Amino acid sequence: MTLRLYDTATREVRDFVPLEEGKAGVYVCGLTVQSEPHVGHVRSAVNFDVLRRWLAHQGYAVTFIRNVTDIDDKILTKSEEQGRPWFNLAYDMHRELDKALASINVLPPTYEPGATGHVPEMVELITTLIGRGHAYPAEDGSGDVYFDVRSWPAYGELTNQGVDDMAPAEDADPRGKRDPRDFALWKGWKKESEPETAAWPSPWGPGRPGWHIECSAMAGKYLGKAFDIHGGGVDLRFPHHENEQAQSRAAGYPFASYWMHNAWITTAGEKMSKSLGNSLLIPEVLKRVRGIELRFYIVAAHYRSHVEFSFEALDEAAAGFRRIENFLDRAAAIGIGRDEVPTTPSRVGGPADVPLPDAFVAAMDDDLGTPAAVAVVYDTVREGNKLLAGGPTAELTTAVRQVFGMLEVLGLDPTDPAWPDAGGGADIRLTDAVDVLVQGLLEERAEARAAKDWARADRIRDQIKAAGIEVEDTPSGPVWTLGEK
RNA sequence: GGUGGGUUGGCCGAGAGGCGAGGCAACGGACUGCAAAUCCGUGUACACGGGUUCAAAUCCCGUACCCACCUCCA
Repeated sequence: MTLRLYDTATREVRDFVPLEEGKAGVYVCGLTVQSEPHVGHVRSAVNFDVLRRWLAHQGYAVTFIRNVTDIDDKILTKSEEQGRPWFNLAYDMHRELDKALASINVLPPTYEPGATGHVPEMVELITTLIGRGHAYPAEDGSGDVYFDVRSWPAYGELTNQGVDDMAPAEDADPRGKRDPRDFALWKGWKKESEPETAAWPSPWGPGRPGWHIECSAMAGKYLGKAFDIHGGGVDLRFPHHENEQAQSRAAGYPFASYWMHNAWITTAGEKMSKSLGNSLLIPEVLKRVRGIELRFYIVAAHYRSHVEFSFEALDEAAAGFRRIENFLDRAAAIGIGRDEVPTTPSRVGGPADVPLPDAFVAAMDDDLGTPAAVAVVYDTVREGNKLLAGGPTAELTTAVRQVFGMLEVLGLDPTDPAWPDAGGGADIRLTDAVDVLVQGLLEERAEARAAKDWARADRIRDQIKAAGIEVEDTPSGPVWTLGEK
């Protein structure tokens, strides 16, 4: 069984064949750190996090690079509006992004390069392009450098477009361009309107990088001239990825073997950036559901499917995920918990200690079929729930191990300490304290029940419930859990 | 205008020629003092119109509606 991935460039599902056996190099376009991350931003990160975990689980040594764009027009515009330096805005938003990603258990990449730290690499690449006749400094003295689209016959190959069908670029004064479709590799510093801190020295005078060049330069630096997979949101297909590929290949680099693009999360039928609304920012969403539930909501849909976001659907997903957690909790209550189920030491994938169900593996190998994979998790949970009635058995242990193994691949293991709300030492002490108090009440209730004094038994249960704690009677005795938030 | 994608049951969301993915909700049953949880069961869903085929949600043709990208949006 081999991994198959949908390649945007060829518009078909293809076998994944790495350039180097046993290794996978992945580059994902991260965010432009210009505002707080919302649900849509985070989807891309989760989707590619699942890709990474699956590759690792299948035994690949994964080098995973996800960049941040920390200088661009919007950052400059917004920072000016907010009356603070652009680098402060970018840094603040970068930290917000880190926090948001941590809250949904997205692993930190192998490395996270930023554009501003890689100007020399970009200058070098631009110089190469000029030398090869694929780029030229603007003739209007603006200090801009453009990629010469007409000089690269393959231009448009990624998105299946002809140059003549495209609308001309508007991000620079067209007077300096040979063709209106040429795009900026380097942007000359505009003294009158841009801060001095937003300019770096170059052979063409002070300026800053064009958008696309950073990814070409950084992918080349950290993954090599050829690498396996390049990912990002669908909107980046054109122009960003088309331009990246054109630049890199025109410079003589083979670049990415596979292109993967995640679809949108929309609200009211439109992309989130259009519908705005603070309620979709990650901290707001996390007031309603836990991070793990938000992640489950994202993972339960295929990465190439549009998802129409709604809080109702989010609540449903959260309810569905608790069913999985309930199974794990009940198994733990009879002695089959996470500690008894050793899997990989790093929790970053790698082969599990128990073979995952064939159907799960097949689903994941089929272009990361997470919806089908989640269905297998539910099937296993249902079987496990049946087994649970028989007490601790080898079959039950296997089911628990498989569920943990599958959840880990999806980044959804509730016992993973990476979850910020998984509880540190203080939480555990608090839980122990509450346990003592609740156990006392449960003993009283047990006495009442033994005496068939149902009124008193229910009164005690209601009293506990008033504190936000649910009591369930199980074959092995009453179990208390914190109620839903 | 060019390019890419979508329309599935009360809801969410898979699938891509034949056997009803899965979840949420609902209803019935089992279990329970009652609940809860769990298990079992219950649905003639594939935008519309044609066609191909023994067989179409799935392939072909056409129509409608929706969305995205076309130079700094995940």
